Amino acid sequence: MSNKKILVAMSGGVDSAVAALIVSSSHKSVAGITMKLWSDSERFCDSFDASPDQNCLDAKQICDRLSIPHYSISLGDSFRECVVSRFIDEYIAGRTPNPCVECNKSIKFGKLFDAAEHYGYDTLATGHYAVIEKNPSGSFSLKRASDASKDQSYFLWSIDRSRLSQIILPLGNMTKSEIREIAEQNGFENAHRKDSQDICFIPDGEYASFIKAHSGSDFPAGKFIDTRGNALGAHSGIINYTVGQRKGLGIALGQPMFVKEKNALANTVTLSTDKELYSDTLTAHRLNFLECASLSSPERLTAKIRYRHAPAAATVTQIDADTLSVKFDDPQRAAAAGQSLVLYDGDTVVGGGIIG
RNA sequence: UGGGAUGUCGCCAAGCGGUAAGGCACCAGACUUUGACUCUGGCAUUCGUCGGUUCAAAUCCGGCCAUCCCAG
Repeated sequence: MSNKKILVAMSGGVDSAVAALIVSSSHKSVAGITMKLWSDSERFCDSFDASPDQNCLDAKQICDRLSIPHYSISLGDSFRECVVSRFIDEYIAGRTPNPCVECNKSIKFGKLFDAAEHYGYDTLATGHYAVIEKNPSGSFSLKRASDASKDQSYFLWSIDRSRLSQIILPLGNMTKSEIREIAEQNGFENAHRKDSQDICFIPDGEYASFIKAHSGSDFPAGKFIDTRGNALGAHSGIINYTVGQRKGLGIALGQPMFVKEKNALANTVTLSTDKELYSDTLTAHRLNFLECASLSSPERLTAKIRYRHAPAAATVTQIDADTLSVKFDDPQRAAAAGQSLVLYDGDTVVGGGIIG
């Protein structure tokens, strides 16, 4: 039994519930905490908050079963500012944000972590499928989950390097079916709940409607153009499209067409064939490294440009403190501005940036 | 108003007497802790229209309608 004080971030779902179970079986001082992201204020409270939501209640039930305390924390202001507003602004600018990356950086491993420390917990555990390993040198590395199909290390590249030593990811070497089995054996109500998907703050997946409703902006129709600038038809507003998209264009040109580019200023959407979507170079900004402070010389690494992307071999060069240049061995399809570039050295996450 | 051409699914388009290909688009499902991609399935009892020939017509014949081009 370890004497560390551990706070487990619990969403109410099966993964974080099993994470709490595992941690509580090997550590003496463990508590669960559930974030409330649509609250008006920001505060730390116990589970008997005046208006607990279903996620809180589910997490509380698990904690009771494990005989550990449960807390909730309201982080609505931060969530709106760091995740939701940013998401909206990026789309308005014609980019394609990844809110989960932002949330991990600013909320889960940001504000939540700050609160954990403030209340005397030195370690935060979550139900992410990824591995944090201590190296012989004493440093810590973030690595891919052993179950490649569930690996979530992609979403974690932006967390603060100095905090790796204070994070526990108990599910990194387990499979989803093992998790469900454990949940069932322990009588967890949520053992068979369907995996979450879509953006958590847009449960119906209608992100364009969400942006319209929350930005108060109007997104007028404009032109679809080809790569030479010829008009092809009318689009229904620039936020309805994202780079690489095929479905929903509503325009029949004899062959499948895809969004190659969005120009927010001109309000145009450039369409091209699939072939024209490929490029072997890109640049990234807002860098963060987990294995080093910076890349001193060009490195041979693999890189992912979206969550479901097989890491591709590339030569990566850091141009300045805020800029990374990537040259892939083979052209990659539809790199979208705003998405995360994540660099891997084998199974280890070296760092990443936002594609620009 | 003469002369020519064409009318097959939302778009493009095979078919040329034997009982409606295909592509794009669209819809549904699968996949998925971001946006996408992808995959699977669905999608014209009907061929501008009316009538004729034929065992059988989108395919042949005639009238009408529509569109386009040329001429005036």
